Amino acid sequence: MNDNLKIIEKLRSSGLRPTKQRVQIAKFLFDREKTFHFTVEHLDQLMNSKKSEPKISLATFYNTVHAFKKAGHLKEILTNNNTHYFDTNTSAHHHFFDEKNNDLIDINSKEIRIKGVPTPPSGKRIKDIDVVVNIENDY
Amino acid sequence: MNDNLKIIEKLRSSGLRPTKQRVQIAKFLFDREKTFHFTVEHLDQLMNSKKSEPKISLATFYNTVHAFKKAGHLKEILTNNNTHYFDTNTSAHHHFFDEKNNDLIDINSKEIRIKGVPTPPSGKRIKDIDVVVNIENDY
DNA sequence: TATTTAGTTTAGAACGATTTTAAGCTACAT
DNA sequence: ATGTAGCTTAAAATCGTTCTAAACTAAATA
Repeated sequence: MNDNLKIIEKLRSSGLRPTKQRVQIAKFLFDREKTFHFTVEHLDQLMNSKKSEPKISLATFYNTVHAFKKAGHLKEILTNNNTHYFDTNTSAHHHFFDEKNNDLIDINSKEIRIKGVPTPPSGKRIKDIDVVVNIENDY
Repeated sequence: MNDNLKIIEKLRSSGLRPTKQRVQIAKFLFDREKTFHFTVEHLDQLMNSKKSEPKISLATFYNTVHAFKKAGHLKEILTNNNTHYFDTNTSAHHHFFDEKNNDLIDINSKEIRIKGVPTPPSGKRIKDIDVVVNIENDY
């Protein structure tokens, strides 16, 4: 239960009260080796399947995931299957997306370089760049 | 009314019956100089505001836009404001997206080059690559 | 040209994902 | 300890989109 201290600090330092639900969700999301891709509904199913603990409501998953995203702890990825994925890897990086299997795969940012982006319209500047490499079955 | 022949041929050659509604929508979408970015709801509002003609139902706009997309006459673009845009420019190209104004701007494909895309997982190949350059106000 | 039929359009119902509501709860500053 | 702003919740509401099934129409066939 001492792992909680780090997570509580992480939450507090991003202006989020470390409530029981947020701590549980943060532990579930961030206490892992590999980066994790998920949808809100997926997260709800995963966390609420262990029926031991009292369930966290779906609305709380929505609230929390968005709060974590706003705080910079999650990155949102849009793919052309109309699903909103979240990614625990918040560093600048891009994705393969396999629509057949609804599978998102991180691409290490250093590998991809985007050249020749024109200057944005005046008064505007580039905020970030999203690249999704759609893949399909080779046949 | 002879412009219709080209459009009718375009529809027919993509396996779509040239119904009154499809011809009207196709003329509206494809008879223009510049490429056009729109959402289905936006299209419905634009075309149904001229109350002269009998209205085309929203379901038909959804059906038709998806049929046109499947036939390769429209390209779908996903942006991080949760809106599904369609683009009459179907050639490979990318976009600036200004979330403040919900404004999509084509980037000529030749300008952007993406280097260093890793080989996809085995059995898969790259279908296409979507790049959205998010822009924000410079201050 | 009349008949057939498969594809299309439509209004409205249904749907799924997300957000809102408003009431109760809780972290934490006082 | 108390007050309060922020959080969580179940349920209702909302949004964009799809489905339904009945009426219509393009176009193949007789």
